[in-house]
Amino acid sequence: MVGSLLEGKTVKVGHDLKKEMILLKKQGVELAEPMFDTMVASYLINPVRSEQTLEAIALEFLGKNVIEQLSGVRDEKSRIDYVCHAAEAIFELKEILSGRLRDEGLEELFYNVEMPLVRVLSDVEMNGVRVDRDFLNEMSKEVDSDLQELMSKIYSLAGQEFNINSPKQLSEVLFEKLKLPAIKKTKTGYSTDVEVLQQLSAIHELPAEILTYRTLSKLKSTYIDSLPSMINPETGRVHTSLNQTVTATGRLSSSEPNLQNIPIRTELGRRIREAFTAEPGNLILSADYSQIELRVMAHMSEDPILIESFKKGEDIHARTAAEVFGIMPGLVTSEMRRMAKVVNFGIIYGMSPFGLSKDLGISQKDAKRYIDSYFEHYKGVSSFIEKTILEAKEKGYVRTLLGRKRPIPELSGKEVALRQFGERTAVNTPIQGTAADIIKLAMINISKRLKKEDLKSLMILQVHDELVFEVPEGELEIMKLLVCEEMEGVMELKVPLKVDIGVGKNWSEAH
DNA sequence: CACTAGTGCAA
DNA sequence: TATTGCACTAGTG
Repeated sequence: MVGSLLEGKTVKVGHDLKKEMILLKKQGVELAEPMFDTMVASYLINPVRSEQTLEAIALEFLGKNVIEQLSGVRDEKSRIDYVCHAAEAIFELKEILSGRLRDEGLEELFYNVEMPLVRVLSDVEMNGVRVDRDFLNEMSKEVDSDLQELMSKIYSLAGQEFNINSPKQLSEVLFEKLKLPAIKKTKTGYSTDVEVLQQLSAIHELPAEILTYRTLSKLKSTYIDSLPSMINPETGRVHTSLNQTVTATGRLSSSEPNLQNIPIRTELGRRIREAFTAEPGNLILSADYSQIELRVMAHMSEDPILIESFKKGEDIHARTAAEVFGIMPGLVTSEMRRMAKVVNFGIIYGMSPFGLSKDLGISQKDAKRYIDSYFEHYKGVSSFIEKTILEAKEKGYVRTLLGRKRPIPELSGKEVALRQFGERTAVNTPIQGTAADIIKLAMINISKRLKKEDLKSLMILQVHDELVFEVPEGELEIMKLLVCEEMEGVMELKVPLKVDIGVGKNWSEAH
């Protein structure tokens, strides 16, 4: 099966191995232990990506030739054999690596969270998610006719035919032929990104049409047309890879296909989610943590207003608006709430007045006033940020609540921009990473309960603060309770963790 | 086929 | 001059 895929291409060992495993499982074969070991072993190389030294040790021990030889192994069986031998070799590293884990204070995180999670993720990947091929194919036709129409309109506005998908050709049309003002530069020429095109829309018809074209063509090529081709013929489902050792903060990443960036914001985007369906007799259950990063920040900063606000179950963005604008909560308009929401996110990312002003379309001066006002009211957050940066500079790293460690070498550099980047990283990582710790632990606990209570429900996706399940109708009520209980009760913070649950025939309805 | 640049989707 | 990702197309070698 795999052999034919390999001719003249780079082998993706993990991915092709997984196809084998899915097939074997379908056939009722117990998964060969060496295969599972391979996954564990590959994880042992690099349990936490920030631990660069672990990677260095593994590379030194195994040498680069492992990777090189793997890509040279064409035959399916010998490739699996080879990987298994590699796994053995990797296990010899265990002693060195466990010493490192101990020295870095990462043992608990590794053995209680990351290792148990390996099996959970493997299950989620194997379960896969059902995708409605016919539905997407139908949508593809519709979008295609819209695109055709847009295309001829664009050509006539431009006075010529060209490849709209080529930023290079597009910038020739916009900035040379039509002589529109160039607003922003890239490394290689003038930018044609959404921000530029929006501004140009005010003076010419063409840019707005391009924007619509871009949106449609993006959704069509990345999701509508590509997802059906990712459906595994053996299972009729899509099996993503949930990568455990990729991100710097401890989040998972998803690839082949990436199911963590399925659209939701636009109308058409939401329709794409309708293609993620449950088998007849089943339902999709989606459970997401409400404002988990702000709650984590409340916990870590111990800010009294944030804590009180979450304890009372207030609308957190509305409360921020009331604080920042200095008005009674009852007088907060939806526009003010929207701005406060942007401010709240900005705080977590370490946004500057410049960035905030750009995002809200206000002056930098006003943006600075909002930020100052925020820190004036949320003194705990302000001192948390200062303290975190200071400590990161002293130690050279930051940690999440469960001890996950990220070195921040940028902080000791001499370039100002780089150092500032390090400061934002120092603040953001403990927050984003703690949220990741929390949901990982919840996944493990839910998985245990599913097994213990012999439930047929399947965990099928994780999207950073959301877990998605496929649930037999008869298990719906018990699952709602179970998932909520495990996610909210996974650990005790200074503020409650809140989970919102939705149910539907598909992923869109479940939101 | 492998790689980079520009762009844009998600939390 | 906002955090973390993945992947598409065009273009080059």
